[in-house]
Amino acid sequence: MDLTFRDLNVILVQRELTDPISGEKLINDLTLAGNHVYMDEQLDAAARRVLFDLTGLHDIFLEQFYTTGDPDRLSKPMDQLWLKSINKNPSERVVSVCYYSLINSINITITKKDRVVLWVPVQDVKNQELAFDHAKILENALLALRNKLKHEPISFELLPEKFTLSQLQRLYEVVFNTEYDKRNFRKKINKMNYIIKLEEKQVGVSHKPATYFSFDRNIYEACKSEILNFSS
Amino acid sequence: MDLTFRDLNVILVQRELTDPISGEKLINDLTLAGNHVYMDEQLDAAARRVLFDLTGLHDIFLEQFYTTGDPDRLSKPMDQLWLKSINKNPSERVVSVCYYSLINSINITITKKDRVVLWVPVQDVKNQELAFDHAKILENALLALRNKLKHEPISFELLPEKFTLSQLQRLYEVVFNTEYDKRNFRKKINKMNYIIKLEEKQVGVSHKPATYFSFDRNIYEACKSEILNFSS
DNA sequence: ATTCATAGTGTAATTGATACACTTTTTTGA
DNA sequence: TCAAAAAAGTGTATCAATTACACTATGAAT
Repeated sequence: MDLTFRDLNVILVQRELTDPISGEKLINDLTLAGNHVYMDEQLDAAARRVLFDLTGLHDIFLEQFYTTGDPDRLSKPMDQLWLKSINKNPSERVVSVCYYSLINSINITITKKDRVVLWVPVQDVKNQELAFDHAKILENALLALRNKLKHEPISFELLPEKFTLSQLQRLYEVVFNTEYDKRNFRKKINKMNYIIKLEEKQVGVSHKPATYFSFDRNIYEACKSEILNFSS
Repeated sequence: MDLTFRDLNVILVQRELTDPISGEKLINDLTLAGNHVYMDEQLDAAARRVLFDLTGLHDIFLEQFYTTGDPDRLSKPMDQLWLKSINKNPSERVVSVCYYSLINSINITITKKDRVVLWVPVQDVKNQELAFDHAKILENALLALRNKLKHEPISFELLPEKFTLSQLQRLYEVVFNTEYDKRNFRKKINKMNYIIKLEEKQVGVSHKPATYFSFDRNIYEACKSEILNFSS
């Protein structure tokens, strides 16, 4: 199997409310994944727990990027209706500490007992479909992700252990919503000595097989601390 | 008066506790400025309020950079002692949404009725002098500030309306803790068409007077949105 | 054997980054 | 009034990085 990177998706959870009498759909939209932080739980740990409940994955790249706590962020009529329907106090103040994570959808079954969970390509997400202030949170997440990716090679979280340069390029093109020249892109990658060319090549593809590369975390950490020690 | 930029300082609040019986100083250290968020108050608004109470200033540049909520961030013995002394429940969970602000210390009198407030050069802050997890917060603030300053000219918040290129250079040197070549620095500044050369020069200085420059926010906003529209 | 699909490669031109030293202007005080 | 002090202001040559651009190589499928 040779799954290439295709799209940047976000995990969204369906929020549905049906009028028990008329059977009319009162609410049918989407939210980002989230949950309350337990007493005595670190904020990062809560984010990891949410992610684990959804994907079954541990030890995932996770980055806090934004905290939202506007007193009327839950005040849209639909959000109020929803909060009442799940027996929350609709006037309670909610502060959300937001994290993004990068996960490779290969091999993952997203699971949530009582709710429908979807992968949605970020460019297909309609703002008005998102509950609460989640559209704004998603926008901030993308900005933070792009900014991070400019300076650190976190993109490897989204790729398999062995990847081709075309896959890597495609990833950057999707995240930054642009196109790069193949030769110039490869020149840049060539300068990164933590990207290791392997002996192995693709097999079973109906065209010239690409060479696999891998990311060497040790080399990266080493040259990262060099930068910190000298040039900053 | 011609105050040039000299140092990057942080406002710290003294935390002092004296044993009422023995007169012994039990606590004598420093904290970052902060306060609880009121019910019904936006997070940004709370940060602005803290800043206003300290400095009397409105409409100040402010940027959220980090939220800390580790359950045992207040658990050092001295912090526990302090919390009891001010009648807080020492085992209560406290989440801090952290902001940094850039203010020009000129014309500012920092005021706080019952506490001593100090400007301290950031490089002089000893980590062990800071209460709670404030040393880590300060460290994160500096990282976030440098990162922001690489991409956006927020440095103007720290300069007077009219500033000289030497002042601007000094500011960058202090924030990034490095030195730049004068000619190369000026070449870079020259390319920024939102930095306007004025007719005015310094007066009363005992050397060749420097030309004043100013920052044109409109031109900056215009070219910023051009970048967003085309090249990203 | 041909077609299709994607991998993989080099060079020239332009732009940006760096290293580097002297002259200019004003005040101050001998 | 002249010399010294202090900081402003300026140009060029080298090297590194970025961009634009088009063809050949390989393997599978037919």
